[in-house]
Amino acid sequence: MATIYQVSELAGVSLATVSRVMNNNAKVSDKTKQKVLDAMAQLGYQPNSIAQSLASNRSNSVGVLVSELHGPFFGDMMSAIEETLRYEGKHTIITSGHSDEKREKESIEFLIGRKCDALILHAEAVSDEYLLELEQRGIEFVLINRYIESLKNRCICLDNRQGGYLATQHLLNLGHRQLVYVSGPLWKQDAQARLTGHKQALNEANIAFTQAQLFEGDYRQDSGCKGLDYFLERGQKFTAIVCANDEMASGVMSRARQLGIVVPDELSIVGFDNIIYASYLYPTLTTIDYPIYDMGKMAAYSILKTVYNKKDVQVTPVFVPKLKVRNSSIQHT
Amino acid sequence: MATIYQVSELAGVSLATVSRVMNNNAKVSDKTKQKVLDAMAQLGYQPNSIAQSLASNRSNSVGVLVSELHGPFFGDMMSAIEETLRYEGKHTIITSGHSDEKREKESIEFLIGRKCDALILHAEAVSDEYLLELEQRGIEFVLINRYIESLKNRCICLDNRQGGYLATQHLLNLGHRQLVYVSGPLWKQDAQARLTGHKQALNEANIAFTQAQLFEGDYRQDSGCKGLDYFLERGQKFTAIVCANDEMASGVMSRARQLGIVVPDELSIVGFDNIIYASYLYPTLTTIDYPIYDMGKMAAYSILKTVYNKKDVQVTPVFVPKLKVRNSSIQHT
DNA sequence: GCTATAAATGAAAGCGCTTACATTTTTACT
DNA sequence: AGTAAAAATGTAAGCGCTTTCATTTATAGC
Repeated sequence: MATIYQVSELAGVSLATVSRVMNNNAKVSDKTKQKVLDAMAQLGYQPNSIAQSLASNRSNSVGVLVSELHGPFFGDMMSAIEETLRYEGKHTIITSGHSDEKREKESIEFLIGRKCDALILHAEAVSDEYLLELEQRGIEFVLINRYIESLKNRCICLDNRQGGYLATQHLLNLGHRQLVYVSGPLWKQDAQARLTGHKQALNEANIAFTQAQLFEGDYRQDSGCKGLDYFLERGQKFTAIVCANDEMASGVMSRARQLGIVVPDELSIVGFDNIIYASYLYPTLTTIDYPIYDMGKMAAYSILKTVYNKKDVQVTPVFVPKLKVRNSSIQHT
Repeated sequence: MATIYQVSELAGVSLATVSRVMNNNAKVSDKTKQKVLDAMAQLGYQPNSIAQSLASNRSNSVGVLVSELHGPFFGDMMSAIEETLRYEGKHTIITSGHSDEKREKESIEFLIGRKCDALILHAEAVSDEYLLELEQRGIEFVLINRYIESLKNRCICLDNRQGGYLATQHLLNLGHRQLVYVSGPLWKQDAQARLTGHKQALNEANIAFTQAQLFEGDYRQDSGCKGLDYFLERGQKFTAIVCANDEMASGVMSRARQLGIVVPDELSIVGFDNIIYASYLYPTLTTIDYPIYDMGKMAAYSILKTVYNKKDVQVTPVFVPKLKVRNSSIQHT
């Protein structure tokens, strides 16, 4: 692999000049520039970005932490970020934390060690203190789907509470009075907030919420199935079921079908996230739109603005959840 | 951020010794080792992996190229690879090529520039010659879902032709005689192979295949919808439809429902890939199992074996597609 | 206790770049 | 043409680590 040294030799200039034309951050006469470019082309020169990073303490790459590398939610988030950054010539390094504190930390430290210029974190398990410490250390980062008051200018958030509220309100408006709720893992901030919204809507309608109406799932399809079974086994009466995400909702739907329960006639279902599959399910799923793609984009923009000094971008950190009514929920008769 | 120099100073030893205990690749007396470890802990030392890479020409990271960062197929592939490698202390850097030659090349060169120890490529658009050239350059890599004869020991493949054959054979066995086919983009090797398998099965059953029975989609849901419309508009008669992947199959299914066509009673559908959603669709989708998760794992194992000298792994590069019969296909009466 | 050998440690030269500073060349003006 | 300032280029010192080779220290055998 050709190095900058060989280029400089072939072009008959110094290392510094070659470096200058590469980064084009200083004036080089057109003539020498051409000589250098020719030499590069001739040698098939590719700068060694590791060496560049070490020398410049800059990597032109931003690190991303997601919980999982699969699934529609994170898929869209990663796509949005990568597209936006690549368009500006920045690279994306992705790691996963599996919602586990140790692994999230490891991943973050790895990204820092890789000299990422900034991080975009979907950090669920790591403590607020750790994130504050990151700020102390001077690490540039942005948080997706996590709100910390003292870090609020770094948070790209959706109002999950409001989303939970909307979902439940929708069912109440349809006349449902007996609801059950399949939540996400309650140690997660978003799962808590969504549940809080649910309770709030119930409360405003003067409907009591008891522990018996709650099943704590894990955001995966299978726990939707389990949740439905759980309520059924216990003889819980309900005409509608609110799920804290679409994947669990699709699990509920699929299990209901196995059991001969007709959706939405006998059971209304509402999800959360509006993942791509929500509109391909049968019946199509009523859900809360989580604009994760746009939020990913926004996170990237925010980095471009603060770290890479791109001026002409507008950063709006607050996103509003919207109800998306489809066919899985109908009037209770 | 503490550097190795400060550690060596605090521990009262040389740089070399600190490096030795970090990599523990040379004997260091227990006493000094402890001094160094203490110093590291005290300073919260984290090695700068950029510097490590530059010095050692090794990065302990492997680069992955996928077509898209979203979607169930690539999600599973990335997860499998990352999990396997992380378990061995290796890191994963992921890039996407969007099935575009220029972007695939860019991504590959980026990964090489980042001094990845090896690459795992789902390269669709790049030429065979380019891949051969990579080998010439001494780049370590493995190909997923692409077969090149002279690189066969680097290919982790599924027999797509055989998969296409099985899908169609299944429908023929069910008595269907009028089939149509929604293919993937035909410039892609896998789309071609699947179609070839389809034709072969038809041929063995003495059924002619005409251009009118083919719609070229793009592997996305929406082109399933478009495909169904296409055949319908043209007045094509068919009792079953073979789709080159599950996403298009789910598009067909969803469009059929909109049009009041009952699946499977009036139309049998078979997909390909067996993505997670296939079993959550209604009706559940008959498909060909593509063990992408296992193939991802295998790709990672192969790298562990050849590049990181992990001995106790068995690499089986050939995977066999299997028919997964569910409810979207039934006997033709 | 003394030497021969092995084990542990240190010194220093890179890895391929960037960049502050020094030097040379060009340009503009009198 | 001669000078001062500006522009272009070169020199060389790092960035934080690994690794070869040299040196020192410990171990064992007599």
